[in-house]
Amino acid sequence: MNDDISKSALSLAILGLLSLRPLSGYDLRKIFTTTPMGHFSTSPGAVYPALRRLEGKKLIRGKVINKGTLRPKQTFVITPAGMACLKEVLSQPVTADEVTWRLDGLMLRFAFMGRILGRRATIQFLTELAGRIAEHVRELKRHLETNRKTMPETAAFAVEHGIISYQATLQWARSVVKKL
Amino acid sequence: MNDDISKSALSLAILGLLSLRPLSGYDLRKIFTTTPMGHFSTSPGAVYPALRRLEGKKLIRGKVINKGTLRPKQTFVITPAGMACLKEVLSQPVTADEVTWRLDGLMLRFAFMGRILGRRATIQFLTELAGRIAEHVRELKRHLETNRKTMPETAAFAVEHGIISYQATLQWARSVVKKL
DNA sequence: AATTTCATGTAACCAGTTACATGATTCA
DNA sequence: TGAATCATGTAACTGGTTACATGAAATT
Repeated sequence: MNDDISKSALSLAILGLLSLRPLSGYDLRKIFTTTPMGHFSTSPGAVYPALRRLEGKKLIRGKVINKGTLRPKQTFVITPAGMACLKEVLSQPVTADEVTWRLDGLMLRFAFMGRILGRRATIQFLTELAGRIAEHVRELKRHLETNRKTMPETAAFAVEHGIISYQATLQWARSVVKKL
Repeated sequence: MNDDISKSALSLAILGLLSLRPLSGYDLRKIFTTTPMGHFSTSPGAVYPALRRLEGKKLIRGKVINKGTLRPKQTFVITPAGMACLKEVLSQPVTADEVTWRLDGLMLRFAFMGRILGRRATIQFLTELAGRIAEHVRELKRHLETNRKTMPETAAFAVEHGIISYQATLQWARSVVKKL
């Protein structure tokens, strides 16, 4: 049921935004182009088909407002099924895999989490995330130690960047837990 | 000439790795699965076609070693044209766009840079990068200030994550410049 | 009147994912 | 002998990119 959404960041972003308020395809594209809330496709060739897919799965519903007037506008609202699906996706545990390859996807989930899952679950998510990151940092350090000599200097620096970057995220996660 | 490579992180990763030493498709996949040096496709359905494409453009050349034996193995070596192409891609300036949406691509370029462009160009790259990041951080802060009230609390925290994460990268870039 | 912005789309293309297929070799 | 690993691939599908198209409304 949530297959597509958990795979495509774009679908999740759209569903998440629609959970806040109804929006048109144009509105969504504008958000993706003008806010940091997107790595997400700004192109109509991605957004409109994504809306169609979500609509096809009954996770969102299109509503033509100003019908009959010269400028009708199609806005989309999230359906109860869509809300349930979103909830389910946001509730997935944090996997080591996601920490390694799709941290931005985790951040996207986090961004929509507060309103939908509540404080407890959000804290739980961050705690899980922190644990996974700490693990990942250890792995990166181990990798660097054992391979430093065999790799180009700049490659080693790039790995170091990974380490400090994850450490910053770890600190962030802990500080947000405290604030919540 | 460098169109495809500058677009596809996978192609760049492959070309970069082959600039260090000859490798087979299997070797490449192993690197992508076992080292942090990949967000990059581990699937044969991506790696082998990518090798074909690079070969088609004469940027790499396949060499069958152990020919005639029961287990021939195909390794790929980078061609002079491939080396030139790689050099060109690595020499591209750092754009604001890349800092915003494709930081990992920039790190990939950096990882291969030392050996190929030399110390001066690498420092130049990092300096440029630092400037762009500082700019981007300012933008994020501005965005957060003006929109904090209209966005969910966790979304604001997510933006804060972006800020601290870029700041960490900025510090990293500066520290690496000093080390070089 | 001309330009920009609002608003929605399509079509061709391309790259990556998933899943499947094949067969040799090495190791337990 | 059977399992794991080495090694290379293909085919179907999917989703995103680029580029193009259309036309109304608002702005200058």
